[in-house]
Amino acid sequence: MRLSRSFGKTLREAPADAEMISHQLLIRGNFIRPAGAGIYTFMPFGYRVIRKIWNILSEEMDAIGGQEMWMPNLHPSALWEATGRWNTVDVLFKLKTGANREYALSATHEEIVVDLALRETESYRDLPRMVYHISKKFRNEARARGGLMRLREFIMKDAYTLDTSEEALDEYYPHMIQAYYNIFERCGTPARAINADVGAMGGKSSHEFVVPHDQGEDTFIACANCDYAANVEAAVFVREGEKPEKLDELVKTATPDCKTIADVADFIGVPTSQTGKAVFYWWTPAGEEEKNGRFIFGLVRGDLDVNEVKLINAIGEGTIRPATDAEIIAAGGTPGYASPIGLDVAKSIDAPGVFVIADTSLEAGGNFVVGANDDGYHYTGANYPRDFAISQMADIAQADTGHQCAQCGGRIEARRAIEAGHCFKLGTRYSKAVNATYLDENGKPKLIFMGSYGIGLDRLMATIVEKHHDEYGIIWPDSVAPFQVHLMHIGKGDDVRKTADSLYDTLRKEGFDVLYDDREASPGVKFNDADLIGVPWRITVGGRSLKQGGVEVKRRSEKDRHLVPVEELIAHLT
RNA sequence: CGGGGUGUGGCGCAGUUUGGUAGCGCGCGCCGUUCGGGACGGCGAGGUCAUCGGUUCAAGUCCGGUCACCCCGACCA
Repeated sequence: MRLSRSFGKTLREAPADAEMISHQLLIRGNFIRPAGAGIYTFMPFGYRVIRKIWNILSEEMDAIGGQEMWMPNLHPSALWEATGRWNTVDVLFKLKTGANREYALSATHEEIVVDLALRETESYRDLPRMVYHISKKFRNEARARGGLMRLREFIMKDAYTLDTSEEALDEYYPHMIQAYYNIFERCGTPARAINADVGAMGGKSSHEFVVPHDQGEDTFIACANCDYAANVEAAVFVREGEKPEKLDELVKTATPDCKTIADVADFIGVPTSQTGKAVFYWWTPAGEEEKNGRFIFGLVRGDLDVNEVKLINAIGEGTIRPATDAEIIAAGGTPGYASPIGLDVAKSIDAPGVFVIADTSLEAGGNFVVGANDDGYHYTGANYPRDFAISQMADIAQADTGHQCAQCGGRIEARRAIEAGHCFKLGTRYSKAVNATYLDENGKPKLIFMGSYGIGLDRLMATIVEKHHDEYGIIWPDSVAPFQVHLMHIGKGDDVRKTADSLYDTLRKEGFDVLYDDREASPGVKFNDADLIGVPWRITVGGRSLKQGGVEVKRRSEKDRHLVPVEELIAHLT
């Protein structure tokens, strides 16, 4: 590629609204251009990187028996209605055409795959299978952000497994995990697999691949001592603390103007871990309207916070939002001083009364200070189960830095990360919905076990830039670089130009991807563009080096420059 | 969806407070000089000031609506 003829130009300054480094450098380097919020064009350089990543993904998927295919992006509504997701996946872009034909733009492809599985799989002889494709996904994200980090239209590699049983799925799964490790390693963004929440994908369990990064959207927990790691939405930890030897008497105490846990603990003179924190939500079961939901009273030890995803998982499928003061009062609570003591506590989620869900931390401590359901008053010496009942005990508290690892007893810490990939054991979540079965050895129909495995190519490209850049620009790893060689001539002289021109031809004949800066620009401009674009090898043809008998060769990732005789150049690059 | 911010040549910005001929830097075109880390001089092209409406003799500037984009949060396959 001759730079003088390339479409688009590098920019000296990034648009002011680009905040992440990858966003700035990819725009400045002429890799991407915005078309709207969360919508980008991949310019020729950017598309080359995408193709490199694409090839790595294909190779790794093929290596574990994957079959690449290409699925549609326009999905008839019936397919999504069949799995029950037409109305529950709120980021779905929907289109209506004609009288009542409706479509969804592909947000993901479980619906297509399970429909295919239903049609193409007849007996156990047709299993297992692994198929994948790399294509566009459309999700109406409430808020696109960070350049390529969170998009409304993006490119995803998604693979799907079809197995005869949970055991068969479990057996294959590690191969996929290993392929993912290989992919991220090859792309220069080593990632680690952590336990994660399955979210709206449903299914049994999932692993997220995360690349630690301060501006990542994910928070995960990692043990400093052992290999335990999990998304904060799934992370378990030890509730340190003991029930007291002697239970204090329950005493109602005036606590004026103590609206927060810190206020109360300070006023009474106890650590926050000796208080109980009450939080209130309105829960709406999946597929129901909000009015059919119910009030949820959450209770955790005062030094901990509720993790809402864990809370939802403990209650059942559905959504929650913070309860209003009116709802708290209607449930018999006093906002700011609410208490489980004296409430008519529901026996279960279907039973009348107030549903109180308590974190297991309430059993790691006692003589708690809790609200008294009376404005300006708390109880001291509150103990479970002596003084109050609950509906359900569950793990609903958020793990955080300093907590104790459940696996080894060491200390865990919370870190930010970019979610680079996600593997789901879906089980029969989708096959059951459409009755996708196969006949087993005995001729009996059985449900197909599915898995789905995704990697966003655009996000991965941005992540690579986040991890591989310096103050001057991108430093592409060889594996995904848009070109292998950035050739340029600088200074005056016919011999300089001629040498560069012939090198361009020679290198291409030898099979190299070459970006040739053949512009009549000043050296500074050319060097700066080379640093910005970030091609791994830079070859400079100049009068000075020619006089010394060669051309200058430099790795983008290294400081040193080498004078290499023209005839030895190919050998030097390989 | 809640909070905050910004919309002025391709990019970065000033001008809005106090209404009165739309400016600067970069980039772009032509000519000349220059040529190993974003060179210099000269000439030049390019803007219904996001949009719609209102106030006014007069609106980039004041008032109202709308839209777009960015950041924080909520949500997130």
